[in-house]
Amino acid sequence: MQDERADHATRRRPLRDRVSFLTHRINARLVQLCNPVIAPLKLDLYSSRIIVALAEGGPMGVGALVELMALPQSTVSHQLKRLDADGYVRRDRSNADNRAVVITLTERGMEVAETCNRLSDTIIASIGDELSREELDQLTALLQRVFDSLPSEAEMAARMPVEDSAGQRR
Amino acid sequence: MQDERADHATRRRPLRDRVSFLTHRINARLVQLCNPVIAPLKLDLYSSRIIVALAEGGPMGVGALVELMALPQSTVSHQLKRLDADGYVRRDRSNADNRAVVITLTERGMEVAETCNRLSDTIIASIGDELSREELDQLTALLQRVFDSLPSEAEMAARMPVEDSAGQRR
DNA sequence: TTCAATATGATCTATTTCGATATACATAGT
DNA sequence: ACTATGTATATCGAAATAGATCATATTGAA
Repeated sequence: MQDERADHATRRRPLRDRVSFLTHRINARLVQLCNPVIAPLKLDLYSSRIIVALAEGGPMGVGALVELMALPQSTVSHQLKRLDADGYVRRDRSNADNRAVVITLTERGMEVAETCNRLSDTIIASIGDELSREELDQLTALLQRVFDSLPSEAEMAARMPVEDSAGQRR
Repeated sequence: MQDERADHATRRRPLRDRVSFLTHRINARLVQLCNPVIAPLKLDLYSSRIIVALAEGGPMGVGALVELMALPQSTVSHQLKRLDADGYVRRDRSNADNRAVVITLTERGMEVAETCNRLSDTIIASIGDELSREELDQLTALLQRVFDSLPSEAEMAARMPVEDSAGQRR
């Protein structure tokens, strides 16, 4: 009669100990740390990651970047427009499919990618002072599984019907 | 002569395997999943977490929330103003220190906190389908250590001098 | 007491975000 | 060919973010 709940339910954790909150906190801190550093290049964490992705994977379509970054399509589109205006990428219509746009790093973009990677290295080095190589690998694997486990938007809406102020289902 | 680098340096990981990127990705997906669900309540992930924090820890000052959320002070201030306008919190001058403001959940705020926690439960249940209890605990501990290992803004600026377009140190 | 230094939040403002919608092209069905 | 439907990206506009600044309160030193 002491614990009638199932499986994982070992009581609701305090906010500070929830994975979802911890990822938020780490991310928020990273924004505060990194954005000022790369602001002189007219970059932020979003755009710098897009640049790193392009440096790593070569030219790719907007859709691929949307999938990778897990951001709204309109946000990515804006970022790319700005990166284009600042001379870091080119945007060319694909000749295979004229709807699609292929994003390519410019020369300057590739240089900046190196700077962004050094920033990333700095952060990772800091983490590496605290975690062993094995722990880092473990963490990486766990985070990947967490990402993959997240429900789709459809599942989400089904599991969490919220009522508005008038008490109507939405 | 094959690996002259030190310690953790086992080559730069691809973006997808970096802890900092994974936390971004998880977070971005959570925003996309959760915000639509709580939008009818005029909440988002930030404000819902503030509410949960207040429900858990009782009334607290703005500074404490800034520290907890790791967000810019002005962002938190705006969120609280909105939460006040929407009737979820009260903001009272502390009588111990007249500069300080104490944030308290209203009755309605406490109700909504329950909804926010159920949303959180839904997410965690989803993760719990993939990770065992032990893995979850492990992950939580690792993430906490990651957060604590992040450099201060001063250390950051020192380690990452970036030059602007004119080649000047900043 | 006076005043400088510091602390706490609110506000101002430029920029960014993102849902909704539009555009532009592609493919399939008739 | 012509319309319908689908897919890829851009644009629009309302709202949110965050750096800079302001207003006020507290503390402490001379």
